[in-house]
Amino acid sequence: MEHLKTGELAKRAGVNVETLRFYEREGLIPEPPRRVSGYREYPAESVRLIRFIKRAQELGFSLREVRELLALRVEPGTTCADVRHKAQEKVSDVREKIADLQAIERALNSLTASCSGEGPLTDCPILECLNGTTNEEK
Amino acid sequence: MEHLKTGELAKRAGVNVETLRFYEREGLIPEPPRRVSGYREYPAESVRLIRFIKRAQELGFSLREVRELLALRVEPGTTCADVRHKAQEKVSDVREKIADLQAIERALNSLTASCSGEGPLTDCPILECLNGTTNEEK
DNA sequence: CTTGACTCCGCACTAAGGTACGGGCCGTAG
DNA sequence: CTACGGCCCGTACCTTAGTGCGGAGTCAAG
Repeated sequence: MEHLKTGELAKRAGVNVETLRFYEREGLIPEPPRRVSGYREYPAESVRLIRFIKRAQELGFSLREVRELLALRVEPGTTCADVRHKAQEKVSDVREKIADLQAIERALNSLTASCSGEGPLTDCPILECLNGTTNEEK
Repeated sequence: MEHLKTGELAKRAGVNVETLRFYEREGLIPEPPRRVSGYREYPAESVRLIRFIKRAQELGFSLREVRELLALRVEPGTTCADVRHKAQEKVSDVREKIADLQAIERALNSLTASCSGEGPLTDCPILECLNGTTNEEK
């Protein structure tokens, strides 16, 4: 089978048919040739392309970034180092998110630690802290 | 000053006026009494309420979750342990996100490690890996 | 009394990443 | 040849957390 219809490509790549149309509109995948009837005829390697997109997404790249990644492949004179650079940028991105979440985790932990779980709601240290009762109270 | 107009409350709480209307629509803050003219008259403690919402958001609670938190405060028979429970749920939530991001970081790191940054694009191990060249190629 | 700032309301729009729908062709198995 | 599934298209809708806008009414200072 040399060319695929939308449904076939969608099934093989594990995405929704609408998603393919969406990616096409967003410029992530090229417009495929059409039959006279208007039916899209995707080359077999499109499966790869869609999976590439999905994998990149799993690695935390947004569709915008995926588009840039794909553009790199086509841009003449692009080097391996360019791609590497994008990946490294994404690493520091991810590290930042991790650090933010860790700060949140620490804050939540100290909150739950301050609360024995006993006593009525009115004395709950968590709500008090969220309310800012500790520092204000004009 | 016993009661605040929207603009005053917004300024004191550090949010946009529109955000107050939005929170009201979403049931996060109660509908305040109105003047004859229709102007809202917020009690002074509304500032606290808005700040509560903002702090909870900073701790990773979605507005939906904040609403639940606020509902707890009103629900009769709610205990401190209930609040504590919500906070702990959020902690495991956050931990899960951290773990996911760490997995992504590891994957990206092994990808960049595999790429010297030299050589032409066609041989880039990162793109190859994303493309799945390593396992398929039927 | 007028003017300018503030408030009211509903509605539209943003970003991201799709999903769903309805009407109308197409293509092929029976 | 006809029926049914697949495909076409544009468009609307979803979630989250708001922001923006325009027209009309209001408040307070000068």
